[in-house]
Amino acid sequence: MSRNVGPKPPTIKDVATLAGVSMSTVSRVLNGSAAVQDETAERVRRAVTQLDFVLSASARALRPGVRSMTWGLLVDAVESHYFSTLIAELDRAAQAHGSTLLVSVTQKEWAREKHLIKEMSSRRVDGLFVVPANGDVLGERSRLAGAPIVYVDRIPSGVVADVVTFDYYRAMAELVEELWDQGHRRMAFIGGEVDTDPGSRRYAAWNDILRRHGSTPDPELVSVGHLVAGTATEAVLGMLRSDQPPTAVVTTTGLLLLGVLHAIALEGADVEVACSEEIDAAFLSPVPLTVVAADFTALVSNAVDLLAARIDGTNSGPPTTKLLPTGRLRLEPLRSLTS
Amino acid sequence: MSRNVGPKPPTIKDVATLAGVSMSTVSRVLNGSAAVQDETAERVRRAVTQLDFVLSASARALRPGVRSMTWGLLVDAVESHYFSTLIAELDRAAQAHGSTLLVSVTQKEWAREKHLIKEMSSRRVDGLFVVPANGDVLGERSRLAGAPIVYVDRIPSGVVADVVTFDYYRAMAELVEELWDQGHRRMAFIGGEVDTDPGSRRYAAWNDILRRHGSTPDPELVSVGHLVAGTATEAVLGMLRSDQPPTAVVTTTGLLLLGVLHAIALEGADVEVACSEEIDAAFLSPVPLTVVAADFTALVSNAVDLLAARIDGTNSGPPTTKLLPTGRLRLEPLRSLTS
DNA sequence: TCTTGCGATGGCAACGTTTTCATCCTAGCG
DNA sequence: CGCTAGGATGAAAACGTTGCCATCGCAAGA
Repeated sequence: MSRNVGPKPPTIKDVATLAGVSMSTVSRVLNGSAAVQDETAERVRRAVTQLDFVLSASARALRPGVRSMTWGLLVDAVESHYFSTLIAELDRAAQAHGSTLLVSVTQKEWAREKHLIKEMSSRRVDGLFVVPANGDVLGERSRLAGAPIVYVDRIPSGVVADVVTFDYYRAMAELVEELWDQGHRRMAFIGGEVDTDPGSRRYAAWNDILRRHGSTPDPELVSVGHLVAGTATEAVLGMLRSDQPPTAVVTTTGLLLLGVLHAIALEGADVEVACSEEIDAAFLSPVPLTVVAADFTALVSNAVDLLAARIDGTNSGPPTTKLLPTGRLRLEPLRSLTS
Repeated sequence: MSRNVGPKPPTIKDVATLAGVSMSTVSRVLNGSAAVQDETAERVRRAVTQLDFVLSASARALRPGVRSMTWGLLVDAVESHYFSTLIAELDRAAQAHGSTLLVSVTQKEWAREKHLIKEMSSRRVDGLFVVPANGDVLGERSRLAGAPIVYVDRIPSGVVADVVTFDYYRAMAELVEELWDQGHRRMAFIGGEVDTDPGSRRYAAWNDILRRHGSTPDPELVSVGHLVAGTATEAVLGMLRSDQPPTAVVTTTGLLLLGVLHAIALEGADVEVACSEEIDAAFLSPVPLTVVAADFTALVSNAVDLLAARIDGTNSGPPTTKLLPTGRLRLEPLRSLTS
C-alpha cells in the first residue's frame, strides 16, 4: 500500500527561487499582469521551462475575479454522430478562444445534470454549455447560480434561459410538406420521445402539417417512444406488411433512421424516407432519402458568442432563445432495389 | 461592461455560522472523516441544503493528499462510433466508482496532449486515461509527472507505460487468413496512417500473413494514408475499374469502410469486404462483410481497474501492456446486388 | 473526590496563487 | 547636488478547505 507519490510538482516558489526573484514577479511574468524588466522576465521564463512548471489551476481559481479560461460542456448522452460533431466544433471554438473545454455526460438524468453543473461550477469554469436533460419539475434550473449557462440544441422546460437550437419544427414541417407535394397521402411517423424537446417540436410539426391539409394521421402509421433502432425496425416491418402499407416514412433521429432502413431493406419495400437528422451512411440507402442538414458550425458559433458575451458582461440583457434555420438534402439511391 | 456578479456562492464558513458550529465540524460532516454527534450533523446537513452549498473543488484540491474523485480522459479525435462508445463506457464506469469523468480532445496533436495532461493535472484529477497522439520525439511523455496515466487503445511510441488496447495485429491477421482460406488471392488493402499505432499493427499483420503464404502484396492493390472517406472511395474505384480488379478488399477503420462501400455500391462490384472496426450501418452493405468485434466494456473495465490500482497504490509494479482479444462478425448482405 | 481517558468540537496553519501596498532605485529636473 | 516621480520588485494578506493539535466536558475507575 505504498502511496504513489512522484516528486511533487514544482510551485511558483520553486520557480522564484531558481530565477532569483520573488513569487510576485513570477506571477507577473506568467500572467503579463504588470511590467517586468526584459532580462528578469527572460530569467523567469527559463526557470519555468527548466522546471517544466505549470500554474496550479486549483490554486489560481481560488482567487476571486480570476478567469479560469475553461468552459464546460454537459451533454445528455453520447449516441450518434450528432454528439461527436457538437463536441468537435465546440472544442475547436474553445481552442480558438484560448479556453479549454471540459466535457461530461448527464446520461439524460436531471439529477446528474444538476450535480454536474454544481461540480463544474465548483471547479470554477467560466461558463457552461448544457444540452439539458428533462426532469426539472421544481424549476430548480433557474436557481442554479454560479457560472453563466447557455443551453444548446434542446430547449429546457419551464425556464427562461439562453438557448441556441435549430428550428426543428420548421425543418420537420418542410419535410412533411415536401412529401405531401410529391403526392404521398399515407405517411408513417416513427419517433422517439415526443413529450420532450426536440422530439415534441418535430411531432407537433408532423401533426400540424397533416391537419392543415385536412388529413388526420392514421394511428396505425404512427409509432413513437423508440429509444433503440430495433423497435423501430419492428414497427416499420409491421406497417409494411399490413394491407395498407405507407408510401413514405418520416422519422426523427439518425438512430431511428437506421432502424427504418433496416426494415425497408429486409422487405425490399419501395417507399420514400425522410429524416430530421443526417447519417454518414446515407448513400447506402436502398430508397430515396431526404434528410435535414443542420449547420453545427453555426450552432456552435452562436452559442460561443452568447456565452462569451455573458462571461465578460458585454451582454447582461434578458435571456434569448435563438432558432437556427436548417437546410435539406435529397439523396437518390446509388443502387435501387427495383433495378 | 457591468461585471457579471451573481450572489457569491456560500462557503463552508457560512454553513458553519448558520448551523452554529465551527468550520471543522462542517468539514467532518461533509467528508465523514470523523465522528460528529447525530444532532449536530443533522443541523449541519440542514444548513447545507438550505444554502444549497457545495464544497469548492478548487479549494479542496489545494490540500495535499486529498482525492478529487475526478478522472480525466484525453481522446485523440472525435470521429466515429468508436469514440462515443469509449466515452459512454468510461463515464458509466467512473460513475459506478463514484468519480466524475472530465473529457477533453487532443486533436491528434502531441503538443496539445502534453498541454492537456498538465492542465488536467493542475486541476488535480486523480488519474488520467489517454488515447495518445503521436509526435513525442523527445521522450517527454515519460517525464510527465503528476497523476498516474493509463494509455488506451493506442500504444504510445517509445515509452514504457501502462497500456490497454486490443490485439489489432491478431485481429487483422485473422481477417486476412480467413479471406485467404476462402480462396481470395487478389486482395486490396485500404489503410489510414500506417506509421503509427494501431494502423501500423494492422498493416504489419496484412503484410506478414500474405508473405507467410508466399504471396507478395500487389502494390496496385495497396493504398494507405487515407484520412477521409472520399479518397478511399476514389482509390477503390480505380482498383475496381482496372483490368485485374481485386476479389476482396481489406480496410481498417469504420470511416474508411464507408468509403470502400461507397465505391463498391457505385460500381455494383461483387467483392468481399473485411474491416477491423464495426459500423452500425453494416446491414446496408451490398456485399458480404466481415468485421472485427471489439468488446469495449472489457477494454474499459481493464483500464479502470488498472488506473484505480495505480491511484490507491495497490499496484506499484512496473508498467504493463495488455492486449485484449477480439471477436469476428460475418454479415451477409440483406439485399444482394446480384439478386 | 480526584484522576484518567475518551469522544466531540474549535482554533489555526497550510495548500499555491494573485494582488495590493510598500519599498527601493534610478533618472530627470531644478 | 538635492528632490521627486515613476518604474521595478518584494512582502504579505487573502481565497476556501482540511487535518493536526488543543480544549472541553463528562463518565468511569481508584
